[in-house]
Amino acid sequence: MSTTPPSTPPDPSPPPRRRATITDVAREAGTGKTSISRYLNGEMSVLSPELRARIEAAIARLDYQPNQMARGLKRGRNRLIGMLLADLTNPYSVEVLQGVEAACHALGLMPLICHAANEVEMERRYLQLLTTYRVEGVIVNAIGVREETLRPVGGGGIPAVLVDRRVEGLAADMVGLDNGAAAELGTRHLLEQGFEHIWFVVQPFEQVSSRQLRVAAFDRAMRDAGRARGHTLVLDLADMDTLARGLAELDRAIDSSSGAGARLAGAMSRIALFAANAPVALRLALHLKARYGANWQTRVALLSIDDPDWAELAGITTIRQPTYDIGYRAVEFLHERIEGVHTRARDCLLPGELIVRASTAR
Amino acid sequence: MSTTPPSTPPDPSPPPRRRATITDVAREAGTGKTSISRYLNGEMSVLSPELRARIEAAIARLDYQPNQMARGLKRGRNRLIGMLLADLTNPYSVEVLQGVEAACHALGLMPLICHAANEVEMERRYLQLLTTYRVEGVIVNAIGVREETLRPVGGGGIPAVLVDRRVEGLAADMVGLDNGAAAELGTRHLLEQGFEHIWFVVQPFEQVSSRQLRVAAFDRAMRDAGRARGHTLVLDLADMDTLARGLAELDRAIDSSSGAGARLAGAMSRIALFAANAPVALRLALHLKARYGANWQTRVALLSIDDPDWAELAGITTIRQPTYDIGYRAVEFLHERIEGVHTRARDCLLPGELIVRASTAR
DNA sequence: CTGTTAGCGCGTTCAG
DNA sequence: CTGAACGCGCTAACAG
Repeated sequence: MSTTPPSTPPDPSPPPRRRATITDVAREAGTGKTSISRYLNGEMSVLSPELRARIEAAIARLDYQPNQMARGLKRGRNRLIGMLLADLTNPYSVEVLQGVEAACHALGLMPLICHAANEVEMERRYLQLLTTYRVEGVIVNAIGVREETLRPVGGGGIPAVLVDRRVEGLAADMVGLDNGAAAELGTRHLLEQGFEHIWFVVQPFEQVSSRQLRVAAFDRAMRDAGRARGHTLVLDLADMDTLARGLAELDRAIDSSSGAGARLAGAMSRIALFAANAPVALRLALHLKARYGANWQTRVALLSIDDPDWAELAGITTIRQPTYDIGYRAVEFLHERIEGVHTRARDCLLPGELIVRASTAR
Repeated sequence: MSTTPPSTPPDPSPPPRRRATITDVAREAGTGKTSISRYLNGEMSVLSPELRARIEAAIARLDYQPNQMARGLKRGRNRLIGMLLADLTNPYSVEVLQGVEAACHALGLMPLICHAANEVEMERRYLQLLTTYRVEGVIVNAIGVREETLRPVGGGGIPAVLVDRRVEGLAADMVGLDNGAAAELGTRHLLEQGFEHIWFVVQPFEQVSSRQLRVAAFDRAMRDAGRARGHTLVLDLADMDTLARGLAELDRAIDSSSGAGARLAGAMSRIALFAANAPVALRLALHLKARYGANWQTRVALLSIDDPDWAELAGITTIRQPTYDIGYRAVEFLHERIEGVHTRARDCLLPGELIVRASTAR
């Protein structure tokens, strides 16, 4: 690192005068604070054109900008909502976020984005922080929060909307992918393509409702197709040891179904991996590439829920989630709650879209 | 979409009592607000153990949480800083963000993350919004803001530190990659690997200082190596028309250097593409794959500044930016400014790291 | 050690 | 149409 002084003068910052307040503007315009406040709140009809002009001028001259904090304090609402994300590293989150932002924009809300980076402790802290800042509502893409943690929030406290995952015991609105339909769609596709061996690969799913649903739907679809049941492999991406063990198990399966032995026996058949989400798919792809080389796809087919940008490049089949809509819808739900809608908790399940690529095409 | 009512009772939300205030706590503890305030601010030594215990109990009973807005209003500082990101879709941004979050965490700051989604208008609005919320400082990864827009911010107003890109005419701290060294590093590597034809591919760079520096360093390195000068291709990823034209130009170059003609003439040589950042690299890779098939890398080598997660999978060589450190450092700079440090604007240039992969190895 | 008092910047009655 | 006065939740002197 190098710290170079640029060629600018020693900071010609004008007298760091404090920001103008509503009182300053009133004085400058030769009127009272009330009129300024009215102007700010668009109650134009109650102001003489002449006064209005003076106010406008004063505001411009002083470069006045109302203090949202003070306004919030006074009115009891600050137009702030919390957006708690489990993992921004996952493209899913970023895409959902875009929907959230668009909706906030349209509804005059300001999202406070909190990134828990997959740490439960972080999540808890952020939730508390948001409460502390008196956000009017929260959108939660939970990691490990339990009902108690969210109680002051979803319960009698501030409204909450869940994204992608449900929190046990908490009756809150939730919006996400129709996991059952999506997993079934993927499984059906693989079966139709004639794959004999299908492995569903997923992160530990005890705590995450969406993962549970995907696993269950996969199993059901396999059974419905007459297969005993699909293989399910649990991969904990955060734990190198168990991760390595899981991948080793997978390797054995691949070797025995497409390895030299199987080939000689005429039982050669490409194995298919169904990744429960993009992070899993990436991990699998990286591993397979490292083990079987650049042509790993000739031995293994890969299908994933989520459609990260590298999927097209790698040519893997995916089920794209309606991420933008999920985010947008979540904000709409939340907004309704904030505005006082008091029906019981609702669910909004959106369908995924199958995008077939070379990986699973015949 | 289906909206199913879950099987929970019609919302057993307890009387939505309003949150307890400091006054409530004082009453509950049978004391004055001041003592509560002192307790909250950790001035324990000034409180009798007995009173302290009563306060603790009252707080717990009421589930009291101090209102940050009110605190901020009173003290004149709210521990909020703005983080304005040009494009969260770019992994670079997310990684920088992680450093920012860690630093904020350590310094007791709360980042308000704003995502401009590559739109100048959004950027302007967010900047204004942040001002309005009286953030104590801003970290800006600018798109198109000009000095005037940032004036109320970097100028006499709230402190600002720039990330990755400089804003013309604004004397503010800035932290980012040492673009000159990075581009030179990449170019040198390609030359050492014996590539004859090297194209530097970059988005429109007139407005973005980091891109300018990369282009310039590339040219310089090529000249120093005795080549006349490198080819530079400008690709506007947002404009499909010019994008198509640019890619077509590239295709011609590739065909003539590695196509049938060149092969017959014995002049066969693999062309190398040097992408100025990950979004460009992805676009190139997608195009090349579409045009030349899965084995496109046998015809073209690709090197990119930025090291997105798919780089390993695709096997392309990269120059990894110290993104986490960039974010962390930016917050540290900003924190110093907030605390009143008043030296002239500083620069912090961090080095990139070359990661050689199959794409450019011989 | 502890309580009282006065605002922070703004919105909102309520009389002019 | 306009301004004075009060209070949102909290902190900071200033007394006790």
